[in-house]
Amino acid sequence: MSEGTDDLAFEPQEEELLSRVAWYYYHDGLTQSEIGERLNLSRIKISRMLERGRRMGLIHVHINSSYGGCFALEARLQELYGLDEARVIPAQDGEIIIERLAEAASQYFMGRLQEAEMLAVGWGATVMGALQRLARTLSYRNISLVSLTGGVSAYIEGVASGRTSQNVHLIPAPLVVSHESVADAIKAERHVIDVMTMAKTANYALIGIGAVADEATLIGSGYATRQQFETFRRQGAVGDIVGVFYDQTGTVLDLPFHRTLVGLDLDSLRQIPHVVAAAGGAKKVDAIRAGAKGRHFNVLITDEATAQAIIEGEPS
Amino acid sequence: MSEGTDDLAFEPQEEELLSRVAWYYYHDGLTQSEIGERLNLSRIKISRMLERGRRMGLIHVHINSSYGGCFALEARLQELYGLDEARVIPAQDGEIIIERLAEAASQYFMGRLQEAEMLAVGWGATVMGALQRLARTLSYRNISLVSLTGGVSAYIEGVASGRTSQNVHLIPAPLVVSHESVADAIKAERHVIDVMTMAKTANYALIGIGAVADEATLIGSGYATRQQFETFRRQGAVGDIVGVFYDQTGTVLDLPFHRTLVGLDLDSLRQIPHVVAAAGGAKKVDAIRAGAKGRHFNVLITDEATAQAIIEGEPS
DNA sequence: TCGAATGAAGAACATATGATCACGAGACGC
DNA sequence: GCGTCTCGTGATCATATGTTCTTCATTCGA
Repeated sequence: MSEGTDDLAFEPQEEELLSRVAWYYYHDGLTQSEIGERLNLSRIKISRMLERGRRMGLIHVHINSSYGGCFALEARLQELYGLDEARVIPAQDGEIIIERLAEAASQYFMGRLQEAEMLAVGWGATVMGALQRLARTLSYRNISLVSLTGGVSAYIEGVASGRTSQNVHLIPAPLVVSHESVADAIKAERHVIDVMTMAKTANYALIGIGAVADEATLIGSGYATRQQFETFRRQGAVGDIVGVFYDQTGTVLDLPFHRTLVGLDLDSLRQIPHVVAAAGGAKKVDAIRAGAKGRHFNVLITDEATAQAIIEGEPS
Repeated sequence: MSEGTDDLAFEPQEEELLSRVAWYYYHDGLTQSEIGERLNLSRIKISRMLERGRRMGLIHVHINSSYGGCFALEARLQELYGLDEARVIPAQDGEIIIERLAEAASQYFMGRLQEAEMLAVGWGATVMGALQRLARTLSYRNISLVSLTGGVSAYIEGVASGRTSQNVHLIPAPLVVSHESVADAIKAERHVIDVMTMAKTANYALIGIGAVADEATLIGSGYATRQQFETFRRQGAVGDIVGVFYDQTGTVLDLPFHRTLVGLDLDSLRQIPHVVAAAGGAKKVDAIRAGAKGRHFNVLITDEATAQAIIEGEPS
C-alpha cells in the first residue's frame, strides 16, 4: 500500500522550479503545455513534476470548510462527548481509511500549528501518515515534535521524512519493558524525564486509538502478545491510547502492563490543551466511543461510517 | 476583469455536498465520473461544482513552500531591507499582477492567522483581493478585521464577501476630510478612537503600497487630486502607505494632506508586530523600495519582475 | 571493459476534463 | 395566456492529462 516515501526531500533548486510550476499551474491556470513552452521543458516533465509535488506534499489541496464534509455527524459527536471539535470525512467504502484520516489530520494541523510550537505525538499508522504529510509544514513553521511514549522505532517512519531532525525529541527508551522496576528506573533517567516534561508542555497532541484486536499495532510490532490482549479483553478493555487500556466507559484499567510502559499516562495527556485523536474503522468503533466518553481527547477526526457507528451504538 | 463575485456563499447543504465532492476528487483521487456515479449526479455537474468550489475559495491549492517560488530574490530582499520575510511570486508577463499578489497574500495569512486573532487592513485592490480570498478562512477562524484608516467604502469590497460581518470594525469616518480641524475632531470621537485603538493592538496588518502615479487608488476614488499628487511629487514623494506619503529614503513627508487623514500614522503602524505589504508592478518599484527602507513593514509580498527591479535600483 | 540494472525522458495512446451548444423549465412582463 | 428571458441541465466535442511502453544514458558490479 504505502508506495514508499521515495526521496525524502528535493534539492532547493528543484523545489524552486517546482514551486514555480505549481504556481503557474494552479494559481495562474496555465496548462501543462504552456508551462512547458515557457520553461523549455516537455509537457510530460511538467506533468511529472506536478505529480511529484503533490505526492511530496509541496502542493496541497485544502478544503476550506469548517468540516471535512459531514456536518450533521460532527455536530452530533461534539454534542455527545463534549468534544471541542469533530471532523468527519466522507465515507469511501472498503478503502484505505488510514491514508484518508492521515490527510484529514494533517489538514487540521496545517491550519492550527503556529510558528515554533510543539506537537506531541503518539504512534500508529494514522499518526505517522499525518506526520509525513505535515513534514514540510513542520519544518517551515519550525515545529518541534516530541513523542508521548517510548519506542523509538515506531516513530521513525513519521519523523524521518523531514529534515526536521533538529527538532524531534523522542523518549529514549522502549515502549514497554520487561518489568515494572525497569520502567521505573528508566522513568527516573534524566534524559527520559526531560523529554516527558517537554511533552507535557506541548500545546497540541496527536494520537491514534487502538482497538483490542489482533491486528493492533502493539501486537504487530511485538510490544504485546495476543495472549496479553486476550487477558485485557477479559478485564473489559475495549481500546487503548498510547498503550494505556480502558474499558467501555473510558476508565483506565488497572493492568500490570501499564506499569511496564514508558510514556505519559492519560492524566498527563489530558493536561495538554488540544489532544487530537485520529482513528477510524469498524474495529475501532468501541475504542473510540469509550475514549471519547473518558474524555481522553478533545478533538476527534474520523470517517463517516465510523462516526455513524459510534453514534448508533450510543443509546446502549 | 473582475468576473463578479457571483453569489457570496453557499447553502450549508450545498457546502456539505461540495466538500464531499472536493474530498473525493482531490484527496481520494476519484474521477469526476466516479463521483457522479456514486452520488447520482452527472459528471458535468460534478465538474461544475468543483469549478465553483475553486472559484469560491472552498477549494484552495496551497503551495507548501517557504517561498512563493523565487528563493534568491527573496533572500536578497530580506537581507537588503532587514525584512522578516519576503515572498516573491514567479513572473507572468503582462498579467493581472494584482490577482496573483492577492492570492499570495491570502496564502501567507492562511498559514499564520490563528483562531480569534485580529487583522488590521489597509485598502487598495491587492488588499481587497486578498481579503476576498481569505473570507472563509477568516470566518472559520473567527478572525476580526479592523481598518487602519477611514474611508468605509474602500473596504466594503473586501469585507462584504464573508458573513464575517460581526467581526469587522471599520473606522467610521472618511479617509480624508476637508480640514485639519475636522480630522482632529473626528479623531477625538469615541467610536473612532475605539476602532483605532483596536487596530493598534492587532498582531497582523495587511497593507498595500501606493505609487505617486495618476492611476493611484487615492485619485481613482476621489480622495486626492492629480494636482495634489503633482505637488507631492515635487516635494519628493515616491509612494504612500495608508495615505501617508514618504520620500525615496522612506522618510515621511510633512504634508498638509497628512493632517487631514483619518487613520493610523506610520509610527503607530510600525507598532504592529507583523506588517505585511503586498504590492507589485513597474510603477510601484520606487514606492516599495522606499517603503522598505523606511521599515514601514516587515514582510513583503511582491512578484519576480518587481523584486528584480527593486534590487537593481538599489546600488544608487 | 562489458553487461545488467536502474532511472530519466519522450512517443503514443487512452482517458478525463472543460467548453460550447442546444434544449427545456420556470419567472416575469405584456 | 403568451412570448421571452434566464437559468440549470445534459450532449457533444476539442483539449488536457496521465499512463504505458520504449529508448537511451548512466551506474554499479563482475
